[in-house]
Amino acid sequence: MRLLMVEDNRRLSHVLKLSLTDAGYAVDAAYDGREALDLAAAAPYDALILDIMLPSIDGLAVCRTLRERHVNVPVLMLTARDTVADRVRGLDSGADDYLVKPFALSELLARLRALLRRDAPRRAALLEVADLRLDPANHTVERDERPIELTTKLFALLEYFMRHPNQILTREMIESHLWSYDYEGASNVVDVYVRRLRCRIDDPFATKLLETVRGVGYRLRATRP
Amino acid sequence: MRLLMVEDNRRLSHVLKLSLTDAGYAVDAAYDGREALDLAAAAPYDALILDIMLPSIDGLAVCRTLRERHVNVPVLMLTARDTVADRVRGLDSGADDYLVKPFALSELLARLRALLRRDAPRRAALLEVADLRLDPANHTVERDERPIELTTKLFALLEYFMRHPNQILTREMIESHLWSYDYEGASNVVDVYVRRLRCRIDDPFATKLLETVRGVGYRLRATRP
DNA sequence: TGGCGCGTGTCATCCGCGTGTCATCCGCGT
DNA sequence: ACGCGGATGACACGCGGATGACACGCGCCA
Repeated sequence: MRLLMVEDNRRLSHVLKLSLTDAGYAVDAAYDGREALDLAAAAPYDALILDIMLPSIDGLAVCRTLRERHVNVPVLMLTARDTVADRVRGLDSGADDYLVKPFALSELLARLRALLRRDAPRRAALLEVADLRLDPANHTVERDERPIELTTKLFALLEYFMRHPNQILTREMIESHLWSYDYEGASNVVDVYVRRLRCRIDDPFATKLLETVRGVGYRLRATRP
Repeated sequence: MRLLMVEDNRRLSHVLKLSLTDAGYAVDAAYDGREALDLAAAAPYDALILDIMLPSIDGLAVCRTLRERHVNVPVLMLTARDTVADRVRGLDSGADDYLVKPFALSELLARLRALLRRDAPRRAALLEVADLRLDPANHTVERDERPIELTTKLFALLEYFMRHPNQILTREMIESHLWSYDYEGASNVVDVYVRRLRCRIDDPFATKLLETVRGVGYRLRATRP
């Protein structure tokens, strides 16, 4: 789940980002309204956390502008003020929920979950290849109904494979997709990670999905020949 | 090779165009996202060089839109920013590579070459001869709907035959095409590999496609005479 | 602050398959 | 029937990939 958090207080922003990341979200931080608009336009976020008091363009305006552009990502407003009028303005501007500072982190998380849950059916992001299922949102993987634990890197690797089933991915492609760009000389990181991935998704099962194409790369098979 | 370069900075655009033209590419320049989409839709380019920051529609959106329309021309993104999030966004939007400004021209050219090289097989058409099908991209071969496993060399050999159906290929031609060294004394590598290829694509089937032209070479028949 | 565990990446080693050579067999053409 | 070109099966070597161990860095907890 990708979140855009717009909060100009750096300390609060930092703390929140840590907590949200910890909760499994991919969090981008923006610090003023203009930045927020640019980011929100550029990338598809699953939700926005939007402070009202912001430099350049305030949160209400950001929200209105997004709605005018038919960007209907769920928006959770944060504000220090709490009068009826404030709430009305917030929600009228197009926000979906509204949270008053200071708030408990747990409440923020809960409201966020609610917001995302409501939005869930809109998005069909579950990846399925053969009897493998990967949910990028919940960061879960299972094969044949059995859950599989994966580290961040392994998860990313599997996701890459599952987004290109039956396609050969060369080491170079994988490396440039998951690792930094300036790969130099020979390293067998990819081999090692493929191996580790196999340990999790293939070794315990009869049919192997991840196959080696000697001299070329690797491939995730959707169907057995 | 036809390139579409989308960059709103006129000076940079001009310089780049000169250099790329100099490097042997046919370059069209666009200066904003809308123009880019229109041009990309109208003409088949071999690659796009796409700045992220653009007027009207930004590069990420351009890229996404193209992908949604199943235009899978290779895209090289240019950007002034460089965080992991930027990269992820760039690549998630469907870009194939990502270059951070300022960059060395030589690196741009190198990445471009890599992109075009990598993409070469992807866009190559599926080869079909008789009931044989060979997909250079996925490194797969099937005959009569039945998949066939081939090693690298055998694959290359079959591809060579399929690119020249009904044509006699002499041993010298095959040898100089698949083995770099020039035909020296006697070696029957070619014979051996043709044999191995037959094991896979002819032996299990009734009609034989790979035939020997005694004293001359071999030929892959598309149709029975 | 130091120890601990996990995730990540490197390295050295091991193993099997693909590759190319050779010896031999086969069969077509003369 | 003979000879040559090609077919075929066996074999050894080396590369590409698999594998296990290890070293580093970071967060966590005492």
